[in-house]
Amino acid sequence: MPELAEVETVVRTLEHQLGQVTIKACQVLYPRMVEADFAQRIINHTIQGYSRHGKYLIFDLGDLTWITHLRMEGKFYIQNPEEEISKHVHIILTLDNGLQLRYHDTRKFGRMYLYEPQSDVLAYPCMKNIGYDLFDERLDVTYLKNKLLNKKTTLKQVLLDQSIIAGIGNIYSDEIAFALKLHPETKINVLTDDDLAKLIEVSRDILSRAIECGGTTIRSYTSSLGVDGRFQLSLKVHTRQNLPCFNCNTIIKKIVVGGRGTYYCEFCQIKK
DNA sequence: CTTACCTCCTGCCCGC
DNA sequence: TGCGGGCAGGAGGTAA
Repeated sequence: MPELAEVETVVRTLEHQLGQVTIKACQVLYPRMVEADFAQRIINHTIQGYSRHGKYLIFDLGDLTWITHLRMEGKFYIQNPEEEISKHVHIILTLDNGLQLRYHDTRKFGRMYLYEPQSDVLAYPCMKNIGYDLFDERLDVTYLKNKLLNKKTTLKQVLLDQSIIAGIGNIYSDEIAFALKLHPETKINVLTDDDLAKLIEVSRDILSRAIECGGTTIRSYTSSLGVDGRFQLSLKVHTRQNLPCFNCNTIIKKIVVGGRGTYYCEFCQIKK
């Protein structure tokens, strides 16, 4: 479940370990992951830049932009061509430095896209329903209020809605609700401007700290490339069902909100 | 326009 | 020991 912090870690690690490399060959082992002409289009392109928007990885290939969404379990590995190929590797890029960049995805939910470069990332078709990145400076209370107009859903569902804020997933949405001392099922339309300002501030603070830790490693998810995050050690509620709240010792509850497993402290987090 | 539910896909865990 | 069912969830699609 790579969210903003895990994707940022992947971007930084790939940039550090690969830098400017040219793709000399491309094997697609699971065709549903890409368009039919993906392999022939991407070869002989050089990765000139690495960036991110929300949970999307963006590779600048000069006259082409390669965008990848890791969804639940996607990861990249840098390996020697002689190394055994896992059955969960679906795309293999052979690089001019003699190594291979391999895309591994147990559940095959990830997707890759190739586009003509655009100056505005939101102009790419895969970003059609994507809002500002959490760290985009244009994301402010005015923007949020506009996006939340007529919305009657809950805080948790808003935090997870990529068309409003891009980058927050199930782990961090629970942590943000806890830091706000708000019940995840709090109706979004009862929040004041001050609450929304706080929501932005707290979200950025938590995700910044998660990035510093190299993301969160829970369940089967490691950020790839042998890099494990450490933010799971800082989680206050997520995955802590039946354990005492760090603030008040109340037992952390797990409920379902918008179809997602949701952890919260019923004493610390009020339904406003 | 909204929200609710299904689908994709595999591994893991539980109960029998 | 083995097997079936349920669960995990990001996001796109469809239905209401």
